[in-house]
Amino acid sequence: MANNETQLDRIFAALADPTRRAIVMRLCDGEASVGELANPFDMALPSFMKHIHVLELSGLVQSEKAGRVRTCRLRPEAMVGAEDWLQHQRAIWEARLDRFEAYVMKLKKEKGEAKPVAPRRKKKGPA
Amino acid sequence: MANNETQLDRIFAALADPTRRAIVMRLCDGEASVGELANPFDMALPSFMKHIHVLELSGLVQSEKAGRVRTCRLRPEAMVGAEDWLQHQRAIWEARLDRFEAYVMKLKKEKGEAKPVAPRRKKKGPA
DNA sequence: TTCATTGTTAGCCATAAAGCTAACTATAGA
DNA sequence: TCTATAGTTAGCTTTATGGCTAACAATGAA
Repeated sequence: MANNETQLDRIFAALADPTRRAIVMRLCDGEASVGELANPFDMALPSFMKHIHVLELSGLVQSEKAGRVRTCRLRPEAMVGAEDWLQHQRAIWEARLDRFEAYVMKLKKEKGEAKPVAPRRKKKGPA
Repeated sequence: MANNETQLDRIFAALADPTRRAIVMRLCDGEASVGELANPFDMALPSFMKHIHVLELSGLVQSEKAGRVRTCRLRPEAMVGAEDWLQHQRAIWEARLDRFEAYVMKLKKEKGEAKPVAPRRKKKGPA
């Protein structure tokens, strides 16, 4: 998957726009037509459609047309890529921090005093 | 913070670029100078500096200059914003999914069998 | 058949993003 | 002091993004 990275690019880029995040949030409540989605936004339809298209390219949204109505729905699996990337980085960071803390502890024990390091982020397991 | 949304924009936008994600990954291993960071990339320094700047604006990276060396380090707290947004959306999605499943279960129980066509649009209660 | 609804296509514009070179500043070291 | 190192600033190009209008399907309803 040489394009895997590219896909991450697209997902993060898609989420970098507030209009598109709002669309994603709306779609969390269930599928909707383009018109329903566009309604709350003060934006010409063609402009709005571009956002839908960006979301589809990123894989975050899927749509299909029945009659003259195009219905969109979320593909939350696509978000997992981004989520995983972030969690992975945090894991690496925290591992490093642990090593560093251990090192400081060792110094403490050896020398008798040392300043605590950086604030840890509480782990919020998906459980 | 009216700019909270804007900050999310910046974080996702910052992470939408593979060079910048690579920088973040590198910084997970510990702080580094601009030169060290730039080394692996086949890119003119001024171009590279722009990426650093984008990362700083997003809050993901912090840097300070000592002598002629600018040292960069990660501010992983900044990533939390993005992580939380994603997890929140997934939570909402999953809650909805649960409701839908419960609804299907109810139908199943009541009717003996049912093939509900599409997930419902938001309406009060699973009527 | 006619008409309103719902998207879609095409094309335009302004701004931002991502890259470059060239020239400059500021320090560290010889 | 002179020179090499490490960034920085300025200014340019190309391409992408996000918005618009106008005109065109295509479908469902009257």
